[in-house]
Amino acid sequence: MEQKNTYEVHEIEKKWQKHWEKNRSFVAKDGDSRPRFYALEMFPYPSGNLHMGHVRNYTLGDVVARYQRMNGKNVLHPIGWDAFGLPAENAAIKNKVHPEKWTRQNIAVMREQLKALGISYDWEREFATCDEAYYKWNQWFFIKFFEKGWVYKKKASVNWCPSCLTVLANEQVSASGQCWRCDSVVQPKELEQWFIRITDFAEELLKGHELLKGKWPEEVLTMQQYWIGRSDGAEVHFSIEGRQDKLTVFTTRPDTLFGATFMAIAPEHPLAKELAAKVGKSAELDTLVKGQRERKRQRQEADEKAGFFLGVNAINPIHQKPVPIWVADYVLMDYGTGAIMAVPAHDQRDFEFATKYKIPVIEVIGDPAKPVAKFDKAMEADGVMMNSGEFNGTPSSDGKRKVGEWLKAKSQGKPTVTFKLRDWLVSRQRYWGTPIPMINCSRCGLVPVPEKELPVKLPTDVEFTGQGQSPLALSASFVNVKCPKCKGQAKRETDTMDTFVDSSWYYSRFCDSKNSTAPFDPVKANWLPVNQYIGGIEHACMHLIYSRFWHKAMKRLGLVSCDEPFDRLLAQGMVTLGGSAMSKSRGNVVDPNAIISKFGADTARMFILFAAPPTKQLEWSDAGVEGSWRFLNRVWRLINDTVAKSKPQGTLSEEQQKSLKRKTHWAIQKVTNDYGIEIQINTAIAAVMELVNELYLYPALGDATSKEAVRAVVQLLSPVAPHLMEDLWGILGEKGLCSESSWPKADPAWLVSDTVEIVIQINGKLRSRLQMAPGSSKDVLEREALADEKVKSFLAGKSVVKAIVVPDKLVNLVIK
RNA sequence: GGACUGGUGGCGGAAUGGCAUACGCGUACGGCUCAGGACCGUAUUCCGAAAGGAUUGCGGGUUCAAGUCCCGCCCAGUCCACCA
Repeated sequence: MEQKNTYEVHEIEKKWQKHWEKNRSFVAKDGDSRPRFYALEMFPYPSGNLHMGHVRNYTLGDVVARYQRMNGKNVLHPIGWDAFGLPAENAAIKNKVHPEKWTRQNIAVMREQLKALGISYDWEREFATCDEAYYKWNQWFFIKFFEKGWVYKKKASVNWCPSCLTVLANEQVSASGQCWRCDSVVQPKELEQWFIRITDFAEELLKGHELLKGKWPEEVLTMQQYWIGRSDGAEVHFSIEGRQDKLTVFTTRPDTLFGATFMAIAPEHPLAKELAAKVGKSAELDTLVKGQRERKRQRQEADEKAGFFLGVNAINPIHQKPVPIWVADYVLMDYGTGAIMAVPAHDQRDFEFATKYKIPVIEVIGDPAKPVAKFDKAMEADGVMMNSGEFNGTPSSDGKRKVGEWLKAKSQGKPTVTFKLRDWLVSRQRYWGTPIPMINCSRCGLVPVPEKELPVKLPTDVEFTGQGQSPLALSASFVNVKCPKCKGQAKRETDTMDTFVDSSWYYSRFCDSKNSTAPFDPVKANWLPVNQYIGGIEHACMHLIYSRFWHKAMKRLGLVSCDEPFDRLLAQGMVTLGGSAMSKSRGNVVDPNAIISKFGADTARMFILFAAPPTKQLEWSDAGVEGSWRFLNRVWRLINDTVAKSKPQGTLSEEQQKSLKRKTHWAIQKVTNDYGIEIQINTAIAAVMELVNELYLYPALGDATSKEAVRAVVQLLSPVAPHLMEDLWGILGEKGLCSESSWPKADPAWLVSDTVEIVIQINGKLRSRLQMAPGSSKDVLEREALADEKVKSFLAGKSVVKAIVVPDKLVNLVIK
């Protein structure tokens, strides 16, 4: 009979998956005395199928979870579904399937795929954000935020398709500004929208970075810092000739106030509209507004700046001289005050505008002894104030502060701080999301739905035509309600919430996912913060800022006690094929199912962990997958051979035993560090490979040293290839589950060796090596080095100028 | 235009300022085989017969010693993009 040389992968994987489930091996236990560990991966959008990016994400998280479990931690490793969103609604319009049906079907498929991968989830805590039991709490939070004044309503611009008569999400507008369905040119339209006052938390979000330094990738913190965009400067009030109101600007350079030669206001500024009408240039203004929006939407490179004089002067408070007010298309309405004082000498954008329209340039920062004759570009660096009256001679850095103080003293402005972060627009004119739990009453205004009436459920009598405003508005039974305050006829809010709301607090729901009286029990939330969070870098700004904000809001509400939701963050790299991200449109997708059915989950997991460091881009390679498959079989044969030779077949020499022992403990040490501290799974696997290679060198397996080594191999690989290792654990005759066994400990005695190799360098170049006892003194090392034959030959006719000796490492002889 | 990350053999990648190229893929050779694209082993950065020399995108610098630190440049990827 032919001996099999590959293992029965599918049989083994199924067997252990069933066993773990029956045994409830991965269920997190509340009220357990062991130290807690919360491992979390960003939950998936149920798009239909798992892709390789998911496999990488969830496998990485699983190694962390399984490793911590074997280290005696009570591990929470949950999974759920980020289930609301546009694709479900698009599918509904195209295929006449209800979004919920489409979503639930996808979840069912993907759940099975995750189970087939053997990810050690606590499935008992699973939920989808489209569950009424979950989105009820989105609504509850919304109302709490409303009561706190963190939620408000104001007009904002949306994408409007004039042919479909519907609001479009940004993703539904093509790069050239056309509707995804009818190709009509999309127009901006002003609608009442809901906002969350995240800007109130800007300072706190920035401050939180202190806690995250060293635990989050520097890259992500930098991106967030830029996104939040704190600028220190001053507000300056300019009076306007012939008017009572003032024009307030924000500047980071109050020290240049004397050099403001014109005011520039945003085309969308209310004053621009009024003044443009007076000078008969409303049409020109409209062109500026449209051009600006167009560029913003298409992320176009800024071309030549444009604008015009609005016919009125402002008065510079610092010297009372008139300054013309212009409208300019490079000024943004939604940053600062929507108006600037333009200082062409010291700001490049102002300079370009001034040059084009022949506006004077006055140098106010520089060297008074050597004034610039003619500017060919703005001088933006700091310097000394000049042409600035009483402030002449003041360095800019002091000037910024002093002018701010002067303005404050004269009530003409004050030092102030501005952020780039905007309030979060959370309303969507969509069906498949959480209904906003508010009621519009003509007498009482905006009234929250009473808590006992939550959740406001999504209506089911809605047709998905893709037309009209919000699909919810099509349900009469949904819209028409009684006002909770005055009991009069009122109308329900028909917008739904941005799906980023769902993902902003889901991690805390996992602490208590079945709670029906609160989003979660604050006591059970002692799992927080998430110890290790893992996900794609693409969420560096949006999701990771929103959830940090939400967490801080929950803290203010007394629901959580820690400051940050995620203690350590790992931003995993993309999975690519042919150098670019896998995508259907590129046709370079590798289906995880195909890999699993050919080689099994363990091979798929191992390859994806081994092929690249977790944070780097991973290039898919079929040959590499086979390499992982071969390695696992190599381990399988090794263990079977060891067991077959349960009676020692000869013995290892003392040297071999020592060497194997050292390799074993070195590998334990290396893997422990790589799983638990660095999360460098690729090098951990390489270390186990080295140990396996050494085991293959020795013919006589079955002795105690070999058994210890083999046992370590199985445990060290268990987080990576859990199914096979579980099976081999049994074959080794071990009791219980490998996934529940105690992580092996490296014995420090075996981490040092009898001799160390000392590298001998001459002028920094490697010339020889010595075997020495560890801890040999510098003198001994130097003497031995000089006595070395090879060294002598290099020394002939030269003299040693200097000798650098690094104990247990090297001797470097500098010769002349 | 700006910010960030990276650039190491034929390929994926290793390397607390101290032996560059661990581990894997591929390739070659040998063993085992009826056979093998299975398995076991050996070799494998480049030049050179060897001694030896060169080598971590390019150019400089610091250091006894640089892939690693500093300065300038080139290239690739990601994100942001008129933020006063």
